[in-house]
Amino acid sequence: MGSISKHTLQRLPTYLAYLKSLPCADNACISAAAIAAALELGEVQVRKDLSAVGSAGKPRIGYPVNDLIQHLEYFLGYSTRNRAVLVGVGNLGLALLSYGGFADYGLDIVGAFDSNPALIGLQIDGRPVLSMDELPTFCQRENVQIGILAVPSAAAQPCCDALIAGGVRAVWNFAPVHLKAPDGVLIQRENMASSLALLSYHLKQPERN
Amino acid sequence: MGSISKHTLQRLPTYLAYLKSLPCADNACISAAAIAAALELGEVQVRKDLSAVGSAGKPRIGYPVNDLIQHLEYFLGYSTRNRAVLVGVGNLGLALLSYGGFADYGLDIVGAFDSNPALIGLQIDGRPVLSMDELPTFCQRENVQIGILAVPSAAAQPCCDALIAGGVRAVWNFAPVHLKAPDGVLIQRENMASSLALLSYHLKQPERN
DNA sequence: AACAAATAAGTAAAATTATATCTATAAAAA
DNA sequence: TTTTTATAGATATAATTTTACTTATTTGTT
Repeated sequence: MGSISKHTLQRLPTYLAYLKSLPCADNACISAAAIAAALELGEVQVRKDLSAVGSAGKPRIGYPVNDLIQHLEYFLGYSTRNRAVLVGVGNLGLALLSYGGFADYGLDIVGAFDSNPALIGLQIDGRPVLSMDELPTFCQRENVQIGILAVPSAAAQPCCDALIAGGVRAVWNFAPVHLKAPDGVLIQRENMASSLALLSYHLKQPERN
Repeated sequence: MGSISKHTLQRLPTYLAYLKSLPCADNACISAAAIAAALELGEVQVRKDLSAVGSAGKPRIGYPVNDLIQHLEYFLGYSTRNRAVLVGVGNLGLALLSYGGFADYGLDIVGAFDSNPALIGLQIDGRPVLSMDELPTFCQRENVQIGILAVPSAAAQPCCDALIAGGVRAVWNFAPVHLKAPDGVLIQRENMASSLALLSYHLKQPERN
């Protein structure tokens, strides 16, 4: 097993969300075929993905829904808490701070940073907005593992460096730029521009899916 | 040529953003190797991607930066305007509405919709917030092609249906659910949960990239 | 109790995508 | 003008991912 495919990993949250949306009768079971139909995926792919997380279904029965949810949540690390800081309290940054849903995924935003003096000292939903100078120290002291970058493109790389200096091991980057980081630090880009490109390209096609 | 790889399509905006970040001396040229080094990609991959959009470089010279930018912008449809509506004026929806950067990508948000009566009638940066009832009519009248979904999971499918009823041909879905749509309608999911899964999984690994 | 039907799991094949190698071309230098 | 050198473009190889197929298991039915 060891290494799991990246695409599989990206599908797992979709399975989890679907399973959670089901009316939860205890001891209910669901077949791989049913999941596949609901999510418009291949039946075999679903089985393969689920077997990768260590779940096993029973023939003629399927997978016990509650077990599967627990398996997935454990595997995805939603049960273990990850501490994060947000850098860049602009439109997007504020929205990410205010959105409470990340807690369901094990993500706790414990602080925010901005270069704008007008924002520093504020509290947003209980999280302090601090000066950029304090970033590395704060991250080390608070044992922060994840940095969320919601700053303009030009500021992204320096902010990323500051996060890494603070010991952050994973960066979630909302800026449309490529960031360089040492090995062992994961840069995950939330690429809205790429999404838009796909939309825009689709609209230019006469008739396609 | 005909069909272009999805992964290629997703990389194109990255190239474009990088090229635009360059200090623009007129008639400046850049080699595929230089782009590859800056974005930490394979040199051959860059050439292959760029040739897919119809750009040709010259040996020992590379690609003319300005031409390349224009090519990419045209190919990605950033020069042709796409009219969009936003559904769901919550934290995220507001941030998307307030963020002005989408205009650079050819996306014009011309209206917003919400089920909350307290919001209806407001103007946000010049865009009206309307009732859900008016959605299909508005989309048809205003010739809207793109719908942006920033609603809770449970509301996503009905809202998506309403958008499609209004003639929308592409949906940008921020809700963590799979949406069903007829052929010819593109559903593009902005999958934050998947991104978080990758981050969380990485942090669980002892030492990996 | 035996059989049939349905399903999961494991294995193999196909398609897609990325990487490497090679060739030809064009500009710079001698 | 000739030679050298770096680069684009094309071709081929490799790796990854998806799909198809086969096998074995388990439950429900006769």
